[in-house]
Amino acid sequence: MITLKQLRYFAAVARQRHFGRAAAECHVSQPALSLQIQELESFLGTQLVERRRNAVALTEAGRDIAERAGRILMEAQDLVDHARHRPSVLTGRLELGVIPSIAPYLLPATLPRLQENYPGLDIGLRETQTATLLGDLVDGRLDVALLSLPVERPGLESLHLFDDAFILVLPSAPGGDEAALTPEAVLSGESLLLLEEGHCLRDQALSFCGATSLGSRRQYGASSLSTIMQMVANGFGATLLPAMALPIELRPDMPVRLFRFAAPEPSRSIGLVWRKSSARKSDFHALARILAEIGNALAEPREGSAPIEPEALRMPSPQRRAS
Amino acid sequence: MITLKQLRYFAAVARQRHFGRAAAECHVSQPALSLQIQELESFLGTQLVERRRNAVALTEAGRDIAERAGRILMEAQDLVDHARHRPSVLTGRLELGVIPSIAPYLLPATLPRLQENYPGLDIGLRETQTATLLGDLVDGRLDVALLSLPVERPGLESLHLFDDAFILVLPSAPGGDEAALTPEAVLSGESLLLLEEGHCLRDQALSFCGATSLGSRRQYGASSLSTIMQMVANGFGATLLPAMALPIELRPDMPVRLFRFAAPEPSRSIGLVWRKSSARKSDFHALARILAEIGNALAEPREGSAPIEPEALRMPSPQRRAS
DNA sequence: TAAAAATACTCCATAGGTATTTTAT
DNA sequence: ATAAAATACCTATGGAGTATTTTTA
Repeated sequence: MITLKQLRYFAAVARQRHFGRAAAECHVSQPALSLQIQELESFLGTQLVERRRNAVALTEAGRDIAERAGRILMEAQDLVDHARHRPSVLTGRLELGVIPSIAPYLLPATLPRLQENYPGLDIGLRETQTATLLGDLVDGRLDVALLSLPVERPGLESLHLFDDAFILVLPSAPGGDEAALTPEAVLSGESLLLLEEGHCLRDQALSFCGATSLGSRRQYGASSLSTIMQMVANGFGATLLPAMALPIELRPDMPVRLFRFAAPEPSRSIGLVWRKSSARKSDFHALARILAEIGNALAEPREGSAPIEPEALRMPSPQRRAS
Repeated sequence: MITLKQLRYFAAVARQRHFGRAAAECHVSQPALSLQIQELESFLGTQLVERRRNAVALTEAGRDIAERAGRILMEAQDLVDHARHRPSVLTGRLELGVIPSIAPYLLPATLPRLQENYPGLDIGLRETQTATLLGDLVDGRLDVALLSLPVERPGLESLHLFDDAFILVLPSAPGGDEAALTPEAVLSGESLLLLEEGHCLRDQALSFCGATSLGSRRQYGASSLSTIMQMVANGFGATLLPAMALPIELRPDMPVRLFRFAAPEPSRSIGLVWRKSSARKSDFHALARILAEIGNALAEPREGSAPIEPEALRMPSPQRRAS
């Protein structure tokens, strides 16, 4: 079979019309080049150059082949150039999966930042529950997923970004009557409003409360935290809200009381997950940097960053099992 | 630098999505292929494939490179195919030079035959005197020349095609008075009508006659045999006409007498000349076959093939020096 | 444990170098 | 005689093979 080297040498001969000069151009000795040309001619079964006294002339076949060789060599060079100058970090299509209890709170601030910092990035978004995301990940339909850790699944590896504390949200009874729904009552599992089955947030909340049977609370399964917050505000029960959701879900004048737990504060761990075999780990770390920065600002609000500063809950935190 | 082999192996991996199968497709061992892929990746500075449990997936760069590699490999295959299936004999452009005392007699029958037998042949014609033809030949402006041999010039080689006898043409004096211009008188150099300077035919005729000085005969130098024949027919003198010109130059009822010489008959040798270094010798031999066939038919006319059968000249032939 | 790719190593083909010969003018 | 390409011959690189290890699910 022919080789690119033969084509390179022959192209040089076609340019120089002289074996010696062509060899010099290729930085090899004249016999080395001569031999490759002979081999090319022999393989092609055609004489390509006419050896004359002071120069070589291309045969008709030689002209044709030289032209084709030039094209091929140019395309090979293009291939190398494109491979080498391919911008290495966060460019091209990136399929990103996000769970529903993160997407609406983290992405609005993240996506513009990504577009700004990585104009070559083309993000494909998929918002669905953890189990689906992980399946898509191992099957290659997703490149990376943003969800709540831990994730233990063969072939995947994850990176912790930040912790997102759970805030206890109670309805504020009219007239200051707070006896009806105390933090203690909520944490025993009564009147806790949760997302529907399949959301990791639901499982995490139940774990905090040490509840084992769901019983009558199944009826409260909602499909979004917005709905749950509306229900809390209307006195249907309490909920555990991720801190990152507060700035968006806590509407002005919403009649609720917020409680942070005493340390060790219960929280969920937000992280990125990808295939161990992925070739884009540097991309994911660049993405992680931005997500962590934005996430930290959202999840651990300082003075003035949250509309209402929650009271501290006096009782001990439940065992932390969701981080 | 990258090699076609690397591209071939990588293209196989892209097709098979499996190193082992790709190696089998390439008829090499898996480590051999693995190594070439690694080398390609290393040279390109990019990971091309994502090694997974049961298959390999192309990275974004890998998809791009695989596509380019496929194109390059296809073009390389095209190059080989074109070189190998290039019709080997008498195709493409052929620059042919012919001297003026051959062209009008041999080409009218030859060119149609060539077009018929070699439809892929594209002939470029140049009609000029021997010296010019040979210069163009060594400079590469001509591929082959049809002329009168011998040609002794470094770098050129020639092939004899056929002999073209010289016919003595005398005016037929009105009333059968043939004394005025006898063959003997003509051959002593008197009243011989010749082509102008530079035509080999002129020199050959003079050689036959043993003439050394041109003297007053210079005034008769003509630029075509047609002109000379008209002059002979009008009694201005005699000439030596190549036999191949007879069918065309001897118009009906032309008042001339024809004499063939006794053996050894004087003649010119018609042949092909080309560069020793030319790569198209098989072409030239194919061309020679056709030219010799047509030339023999023209130059050695049998019964009925010439309008007038020439008489035999009784006197001995002059020394043959032009063949 | 099993499947797949990577590594270790050995060997041989081949590309390349230097010196020399051949060829053509 | 000279210039250029071809050939001879040697060396060293590299590509390929087998056997083995590593990796990962």
